[in-house]
Amino acid sequence: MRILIAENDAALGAFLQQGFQTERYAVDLTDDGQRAAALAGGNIYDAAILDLNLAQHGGIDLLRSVRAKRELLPILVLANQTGPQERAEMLDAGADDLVLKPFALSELSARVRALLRRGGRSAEAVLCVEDLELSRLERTVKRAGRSIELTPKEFALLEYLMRNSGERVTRAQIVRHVWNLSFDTMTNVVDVYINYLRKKVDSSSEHKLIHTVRGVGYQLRAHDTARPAASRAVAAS
Amino acid sequence: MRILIAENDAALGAFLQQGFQTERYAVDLTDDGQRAAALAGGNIYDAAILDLNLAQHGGIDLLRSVRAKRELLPILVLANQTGPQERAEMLDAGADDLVLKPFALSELSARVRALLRRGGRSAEAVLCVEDLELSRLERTVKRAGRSIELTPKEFALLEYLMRNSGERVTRAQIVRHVWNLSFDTMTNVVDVYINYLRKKVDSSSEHKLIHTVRGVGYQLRAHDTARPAASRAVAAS
DNA sequence: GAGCACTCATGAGAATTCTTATTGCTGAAA
DNA sequence: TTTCAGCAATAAGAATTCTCATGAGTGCTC
Repeated sequence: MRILIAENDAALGAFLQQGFQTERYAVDLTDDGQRAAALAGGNIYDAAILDLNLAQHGGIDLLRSVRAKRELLPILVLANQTGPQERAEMLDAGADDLVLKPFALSELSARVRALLRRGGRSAEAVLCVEDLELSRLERTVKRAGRSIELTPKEFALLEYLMRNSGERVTRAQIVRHVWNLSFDTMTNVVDVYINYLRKKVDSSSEHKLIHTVRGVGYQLRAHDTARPAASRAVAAS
Repeated sequence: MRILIAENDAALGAFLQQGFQTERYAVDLTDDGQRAAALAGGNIYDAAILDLNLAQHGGIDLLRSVRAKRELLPILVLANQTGPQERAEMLDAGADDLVLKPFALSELSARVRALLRRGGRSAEAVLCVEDLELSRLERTVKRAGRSIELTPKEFALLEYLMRNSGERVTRAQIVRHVWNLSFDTMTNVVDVYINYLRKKVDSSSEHKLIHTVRGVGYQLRAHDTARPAASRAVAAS
């Protein structure tokens, strides 16, 4: 796997290069937008990480010109804190994912893996289940149009549930993906966070989306499609 | 790079295998101690990760028999929360590093990398600078024999400073290694944590170990060996 | 149906991390 | 020497995460 990194800050660039090399990627690093676009055209990369804040030929133009050369190349953009319309602009210009600074290397690397796995255009930037909407890029959540404030952990948990909506997920799976832990925590952290989410996401609405699957774990599901299960279903308050 | 993983819990085993495979390691997985020892003897591994809690031939005997076959193989042990004497026993039996459950995959992977880099016996299990002592395995810190309680972040920061004692480290370096962030946080978290550490580590002692390097960052150094620098040095209270 | 064991929900609070604002110090220029 | 700007130290408090204990619900057995 060969990836292209365009990064202006030399220290950060070296940091990224080293980080990805330890994960056994071949990494090419440049701090020049022209060169980045030229390299990308060479057709040898499996993905590109572009910091749009370059001295030479940076910004959204860089993104556009790289995208123009390789229609299907997975592109991940690094950006500073930006407004919603800027983010939208980047997606329009062809970014597949967006990571805001400051970021953890492990997160960036996970995002790159995800991009490589599904190869290109994400289409998963916004997750929807019924009237619940989660935008990973803008880091916002809305229920029936009303926006909801979530803490980082809550957000990660909801994202995981939505990404697996309709599926039952065990506490162990949740701990692994959301907490990045290898093991069941002897405590009930997961339950507690589910409780937090329910208060913020489900309490205001008739349709409960977060369901408990007794003896197994939890499930986020629209209406009562899958598994009507027992008789009481939605009924009862 | 080929690593051997001995793990009883099938789900955890698969999780580890997948995790390390995404980092491009060749991974062999077994849940049988006999087999693990036999495989290790085969001389093809660069490192081993052993969960001592196996059904077949597990425990400290497994560790001993793997170590007997390969004197220099880097071995990392996974264990449940244990008492200090058990940990010491594991080190005696030949473990190079010890990771307690539950752990983050990223941490385990970082530890494996570190082991591979320095190839085998750690010797870095305990860090010492003057009368300050930090034991990574027991996760304890002592100053002049008196033990000090640190939070996880404080511990990680002190470990980083001690590992680079005598060197000046910038805030950016600290943020990268201790926070695993790619970027300067616009805030002064580092300063704040240095302050916490000073209170816990330096306040009770005459010899200050944590020094500020103005315009650069910080430095942990014994007495006043390196860089006597300005005239006021230690003087003044 | 009553009792029981088990699982999950919830409340409360502690520990930790992080942010912000203010104060203090240092070194350089006037 | 005085003044000033920039950097660092500190205090205070807010936000988040996590733990623990208790209470409620569920399904099983008798």
